Parts: sequence; structure tokens; C-alpha cells
Amino acid sequence: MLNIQELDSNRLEMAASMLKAIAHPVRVAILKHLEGGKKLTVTEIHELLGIEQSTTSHHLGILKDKGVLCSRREGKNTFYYLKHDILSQIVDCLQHCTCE
Amino acid sequence: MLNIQELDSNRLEMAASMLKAIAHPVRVAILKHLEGGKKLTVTEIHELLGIEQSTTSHHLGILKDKGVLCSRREGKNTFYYLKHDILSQIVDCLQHCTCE
DNA sequence: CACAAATATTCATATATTTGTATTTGTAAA
DNA sequence: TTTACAAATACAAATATATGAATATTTGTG
Repeated sequence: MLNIQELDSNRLEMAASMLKAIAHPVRVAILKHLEGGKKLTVTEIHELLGIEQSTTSHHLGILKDKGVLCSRREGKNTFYYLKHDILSQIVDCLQHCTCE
Repeated sequence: MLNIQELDSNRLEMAASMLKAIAHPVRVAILKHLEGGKKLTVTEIHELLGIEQSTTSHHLGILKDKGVLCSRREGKNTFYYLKHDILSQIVDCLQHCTCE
């Protein structure tokens, strides 16, 4: 039996964990590359960003696990893409706030 | 002499560090309480959230340090408030995305 | 000045995150 | 089934973060 406070605290936890997922330079960069509904494979991202394949996979796993990204396997490749297009707002908002 | 890539990487770092500042349940809660230009003191927040004074001050310090909040001292009190009203968007966006 | 209230800082401990190497698993083609 | 490519996982070391008790600092009042 959950009360309002617990629900609210769950929402807070969820929101924070989603944000925490995004709050890393590499992962912000990944989001930027996926804006506009684009779908990219692990290899494409790992080459785009110049980081190790395993590190890339790890970061993508975090983003997927926390509900930021979805993935779809097609043959040998796995394509990752934004779960909510609206999440681009966050990156845009940051871009605005870090402009000064 | 900075090149484009470094600038971009700086922007990424800045964006990520701002997000990281927000990405904690307590700090998301603080932001919610400050929506709409409200200004609250450390004590008010520490009582609202039911956490230790020193912990509260820590969290506020992080948010201020990373450019999310501003503070203004008035007598014995220090009032904290959002630096960019637009940051509420982030909390709203999360609220939307954690609705399902 | 002495005192109290509000905030900030120090410090230690516990916990979590990041990264890459090596390995494993999944899939397609020969 | 062997081979090769793509992606995910295990593991360990380095680093970063969170928390609160204790203490220090700042400011207003008498």
C-alpha cells in the first residue's frame, strides 16, 4: 500500500535516475547524435565518438536501462534510438543554459 | 588556441556537469520547490525535505557551483533560487517521461 | 563583547561510477 | 560447421559521490 509521499519519492528516484543516465559527456554526445529520430549502431557510435566498443556498449546499456533509449537488433547490428523524442528538449535546454 | 572539437567537448562537459548536478533525487526535489522563481532558505529546504542541514547545504552548494542555482544572502539567511527559469523544462520533461 | 541563529566547511566512511582488456554471446555468410 | 563480425558482459583499478557528525564562519541582537 503506497501513500502519496512514497509515490512522489518513486517519481523523484525515477526522474533522477533518468537524468543521471544522461549526465555524462559521452552520453550527452550520444543523445545529440540521435536527435530527430536517428538510429545508430554501436559500431557507428563507437567510431563517431572515438571511444572503445565496450565502453560505448556500456554507456548505451545505461541509457537503455534507464529508459532513455530503445534498441532494435537487425542482423548483426543493434540500432539505438531515443525512446522519447521530447528528451531532445533537455539537450536543447542545456545548450541554451551553457551559452553564456 | 582552442579548436572546434575542444570547444564542443567543453560544451559537452559543461552540459553534463550541469545535468549531473541536478541528477539526484534530493536535488530534483529542490528544483521542484524552486519552480516559478521562488526563493527559499537553507533551513526552509532542510525542513521541507526532512534532511540534515549540512546535507542540504552540500546539495545547494553543488547546484550553485554548477550554475543551476543562485543565492543571495539577506541577514542571517541565504536564499537560493533558479538561475535559469528555463531549467524547469527539464523537470517538466522528466515528469512527462516518467508518467507511463 | 558575548551569545544565538543560520550557513558553510571539514573530515571520514560507505557506496557508486568509469574505463578498458579480455572474454563471451549472438548472427550471418562461406 | 567453421569463420568473422557485432555486441554484450565480467572483472578490476582508479576515481568520484553521498552522507552526517563535528566544527567553523557569518551575521544580528543585546
